Amino acid sequence: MDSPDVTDQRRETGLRTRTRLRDAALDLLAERGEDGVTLRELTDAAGANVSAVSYHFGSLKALCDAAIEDALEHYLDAQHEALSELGPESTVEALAAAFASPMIRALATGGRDLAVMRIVARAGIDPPGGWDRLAARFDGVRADVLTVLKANVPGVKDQELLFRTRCVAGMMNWLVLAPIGSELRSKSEKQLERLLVPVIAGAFSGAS
Amino acid sequence: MDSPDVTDQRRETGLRTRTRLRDAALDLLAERGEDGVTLRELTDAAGANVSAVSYHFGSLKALCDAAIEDALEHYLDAQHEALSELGPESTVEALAAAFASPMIRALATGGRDLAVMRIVARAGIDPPGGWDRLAARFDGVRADVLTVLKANVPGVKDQELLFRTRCVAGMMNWLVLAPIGSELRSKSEKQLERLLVPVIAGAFSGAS
DNA sequence: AAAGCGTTCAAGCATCTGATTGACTAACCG
DNA sequence: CGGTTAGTCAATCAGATGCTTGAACGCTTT
Repeated sequence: MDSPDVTDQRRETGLRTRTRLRDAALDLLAERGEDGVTLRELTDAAGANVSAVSYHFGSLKALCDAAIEDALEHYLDAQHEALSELGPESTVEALAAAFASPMIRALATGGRDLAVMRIVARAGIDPPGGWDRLAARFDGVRADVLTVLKANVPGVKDQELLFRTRCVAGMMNWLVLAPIGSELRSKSEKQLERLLVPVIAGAFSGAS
Repeated sequence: MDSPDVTDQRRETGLRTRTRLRDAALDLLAERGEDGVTLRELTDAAGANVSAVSYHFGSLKALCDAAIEDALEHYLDAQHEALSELGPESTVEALAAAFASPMIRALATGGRDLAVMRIVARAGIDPPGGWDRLAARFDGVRADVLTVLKANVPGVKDQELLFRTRCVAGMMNWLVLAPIGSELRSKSEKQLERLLVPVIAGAFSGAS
């Protein structure tokens, strides 16, 4: 049996390239999407040999799937946490701010957080392999939103409120993916919130 | 000099394959995006030889560019026409209905109209070559929307209203591209309008 | 009939794709 | 020291990619 406590220098360097590969995959996936990631470009960006991908992940697709799944999980955690700090009797504006907070933070922070956000957005268009397991979690988030929405937007059927939630999520994804996202990156979190919350809350509530 | 009135059967069959290639490109571009279109798949779908693309369009990219430009122009015409029937003192709901009408019609009609719509949506994420010429027309459409919006949503800066317009456009593009679009296709124009207009109008107006 | 022309076609090209192989290094262990 | 193992690497593979070529086809014109 292995003794993982002992620092085996060989395994340590292996883990390092493994991480570099995963990070490079994250960046490339965010920029070009799953079909746009090539083995050479990935390994060049990671400073690794082509065969390192097969060695550490089995295949390029397996690496991409793992990176995408990590990104989705990471985003779901952030959004669930933001929503869970919300009481069931919050205002629609507070709901909008919470719902958008992971995206706003990603835009303001940039770097790998933004890459994660863009991967999430792309996954909304092209559902990756093994989507079923994560779809349930997305449904859960939408259910959390619905709870607050039902108390604040009366006279609208649940099904329609759920549709509005998906519309809002799609709008946020779009802002991250489209060229306008580059313009938004130069703004602070406060500015982004002031800009986005009225639109999102308005979409949730329906026409004034 | 040629006499174009005379039906030269050779040129006629040539035009047919040219059209078939363009239509096949439209369908494939809508489904897979520009990078997902391969020469063999395209020519197989069109029932043509690979070299037909080079002969008629110069290159695969040129064919895709032409098809995308056609789609964008077609969509801009439809949207501009819908907006021009709007008086400058219309309600936000009427503006929302007009703004979304090309998309709603495409969803209800399906077929090539929907393909055009999806190509437009993809172009919003990955601007195609020669985008500059068309960007001005999109700015024009947004200016039309702004005119109506300024009269109905007081106390909000033009810059912010323009941002909301881009948010709404992005949301619509998303709905067409994401898997939820398949669900929407089973609905009638009336149903789609009833579902979409409140969300769009709400996003335009801001939080209730 | 014969030459001209627009179009189509199978075959082939260079390049890039993801993946595999076997040799090689270096760290670990007895 | 010798044997084992984890990891890296250059070389190579088969397949797919976009594109070109030269020949052939069939209609049009003279």
